[in-house]
Amino acid sequence: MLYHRPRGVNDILPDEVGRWQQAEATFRELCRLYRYEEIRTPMFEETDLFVRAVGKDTDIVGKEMYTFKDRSGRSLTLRAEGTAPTVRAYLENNLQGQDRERLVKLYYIAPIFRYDRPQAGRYRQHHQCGAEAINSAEPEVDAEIIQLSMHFFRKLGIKDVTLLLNSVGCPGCRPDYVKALKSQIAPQFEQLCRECQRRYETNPLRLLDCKNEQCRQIMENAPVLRDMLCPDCAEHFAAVQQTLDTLEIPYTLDPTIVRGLDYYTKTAFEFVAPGIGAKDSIGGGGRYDGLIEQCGGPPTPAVGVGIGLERVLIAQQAATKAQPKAGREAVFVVTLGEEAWVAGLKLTAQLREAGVGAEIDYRKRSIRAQMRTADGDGYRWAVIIGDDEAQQGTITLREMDSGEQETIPRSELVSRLGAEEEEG
RNA sequence: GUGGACGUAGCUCAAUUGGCAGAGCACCUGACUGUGGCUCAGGUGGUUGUGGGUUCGAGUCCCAUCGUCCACCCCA
Repeated sequence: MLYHRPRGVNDILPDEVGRWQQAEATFRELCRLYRYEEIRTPMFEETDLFVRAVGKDTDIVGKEMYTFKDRSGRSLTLRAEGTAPTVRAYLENNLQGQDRERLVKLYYIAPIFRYDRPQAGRYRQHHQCGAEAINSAEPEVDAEIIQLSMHFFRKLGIKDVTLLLNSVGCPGCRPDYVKALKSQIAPQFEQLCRECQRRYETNPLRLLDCKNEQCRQIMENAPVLRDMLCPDCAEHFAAVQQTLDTLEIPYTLDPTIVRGLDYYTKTAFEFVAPGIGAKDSIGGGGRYDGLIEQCGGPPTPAVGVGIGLERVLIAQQAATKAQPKAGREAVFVVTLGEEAWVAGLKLTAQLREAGVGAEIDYRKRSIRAQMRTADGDGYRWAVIIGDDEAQQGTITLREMDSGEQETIPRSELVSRLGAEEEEG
């Protein structure tokens, strides 16, 4: 073999593309119901957009971006994340419009690129469907984003999705917490793993979700951010929980959910599902009240979610045992001999024009072989044209499942099948 | 980025101390000369991931490389 696909990227093959289309269609339909509008942003952006939005000291920016220079020397980066491009497009195209108070609701389905060591459910190109609700500080909007996500999982038959919920505070109260956290940990600094010693300086919040056993023991005594929120953040967090209660969406409070992107404020959440493997997170998101201002826009609160399609499909496969076989459809035109072949070609064309899927055996094999194909490839009907039919201007229409067949005038076929497709 | 397991037919897997690359399923053809599914018979299919090395001889041993998977890490 001459060429290989690059490491960590996948071909989505014909026999699995149906599941993708179904998941995408489900997300689109839900976004229509929740009144989110689709936006499509470019596959790459100025590198600085991601650096500023996601944060210099995050893993995504530090070591996972696909960054390159184009021929004019500009630094560009393949979409590393969905929110920053959406926010950029929202600002650049003035999607806010004249009504300064309007809630702008956007969604996207797009590939994401991150250079990481591949594993099952972790790829260098993966796909996310995401939703962003821009220009509302209301806690009920946080809940709507979560509600939309849970609705999506439910529609796909993924049960046992757990919603992990936390609040990471705001620029007002988080520094106080970080200060308290650092002073609490300081005496045991030497006992932290090397990575955590680095985090202590660059991104102390991430100390909370280190998996190292010794670090975890030290962290057990750490103050809980949830308890140190400023009145505004505390009130917001309580209201989010209350709205979730009202909507009967169960959740688990988890102080270790801090998210790996720096722009999050207040609400942070993650969805986990069984059956994915080591990492069972199928989606996550939160509020980012500071990001839009940071990107050069007016102060604008917002909240959003990103859902990993690859992982959703894995979870769906784990949750649903047997996947339903695709129903039979379309027509296979079986011809015998030269005269029949010409008639078959014409009929095939007519069927397609009439909106009925049709295929013909260009190899002109034996009737047996053609019938085997009609059966094996899942055709609903075989249209058989042999010597008799060719001479009489008829065809024999056979329904594969029932085995029932009748010979009818050729001219009746299209209207006959067109009608049956409608009801089928 | 760290540590480990594994790459043989379309799929799932065999192949003794280094000695003729195989089976099941799938696919194709025929039995059935105008009818699919069942049965039977026959058949196609491989540069053993790739490139080197050792050897009379390598799927097997050695080195490199690419890829997949697992545990870290990280994230969706």
